Amino acid sequence: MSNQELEVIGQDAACCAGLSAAPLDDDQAAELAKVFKALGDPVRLRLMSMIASRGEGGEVCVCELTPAFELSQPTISHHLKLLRQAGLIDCERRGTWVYYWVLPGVLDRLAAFLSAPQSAGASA
Amino acid sequence: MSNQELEVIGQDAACCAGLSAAPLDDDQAAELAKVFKALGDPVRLRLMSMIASRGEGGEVCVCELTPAFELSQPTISHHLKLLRQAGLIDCERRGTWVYYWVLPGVLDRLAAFLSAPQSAGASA
DNA sequence: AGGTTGCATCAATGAACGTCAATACAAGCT
DNA sequence: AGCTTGTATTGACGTTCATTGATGCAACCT
Repeated sequence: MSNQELEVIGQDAACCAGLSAAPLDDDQAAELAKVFKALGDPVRLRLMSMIASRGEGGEVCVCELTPAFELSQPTISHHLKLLRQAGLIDCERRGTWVYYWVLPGVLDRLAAFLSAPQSAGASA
Repeated sequence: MSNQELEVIGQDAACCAGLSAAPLDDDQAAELAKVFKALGDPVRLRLMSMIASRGEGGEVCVCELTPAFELSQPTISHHLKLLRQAGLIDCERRGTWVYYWVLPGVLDRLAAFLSAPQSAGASA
């Protein structure tokens, strides 16, 4: 259940020095844009927020997410899939229910990418 | 030239405590989503990066941006407009040329929103 | 005034997106 | 085996979006 994710904001490869450090090249921009696009929908942002509010290691059952929206269950499932494909969250089925959590570090890495120029020497 | 911008990540109102602090309500999510959606396109991300690379107070002429893409001039103009409407950048005409810059603090506020739970008392 | 350059707006088109009803799949229960 | 509940996938539909050529506007230069 944790396949087909992006590696842009990946653990190892820091992807790039930061938005303000130097102009992004085509590939970097394309990969990063997928992540921001995933966050560029009100429903997905709320889903992310609901999941992230559980903190590190926290999980949320889909059965808790769906009733928070006035949308059909397939629609919520679709948005969760997009967030997962963007490498922001992951999920696991336990019995009848499926639980989602925020991949550790993604939000921090995204934040770091946006803020300071973060010049060279980041791997140490 | 600085009208019709969003105030989500506004200077004063911190909008909300952060993505992970508490579940976003409908309005917060809708406003924030516009900003992320603006960044959710490869061309716009590169544009932002090119402009932000100039640093605080830095500017870029459109005539420097357009030739960096294999896109028509109206397309670039359109993307710049979207970034401006998202409250990320602003512009000014000086003579024949138009210069764009990143609105001060926006990226840092966006980053702060993404990362730590940032509980209350942020204005100091 | 006329011509030229830089940038924005308009109108049209094809692609991508959000949504849903219907359906399929997985797991527990009887 | 059947039924029921929770979740994902499929197919279709209307809307939004990215892109372009044509056009308009602003400023500089003879």
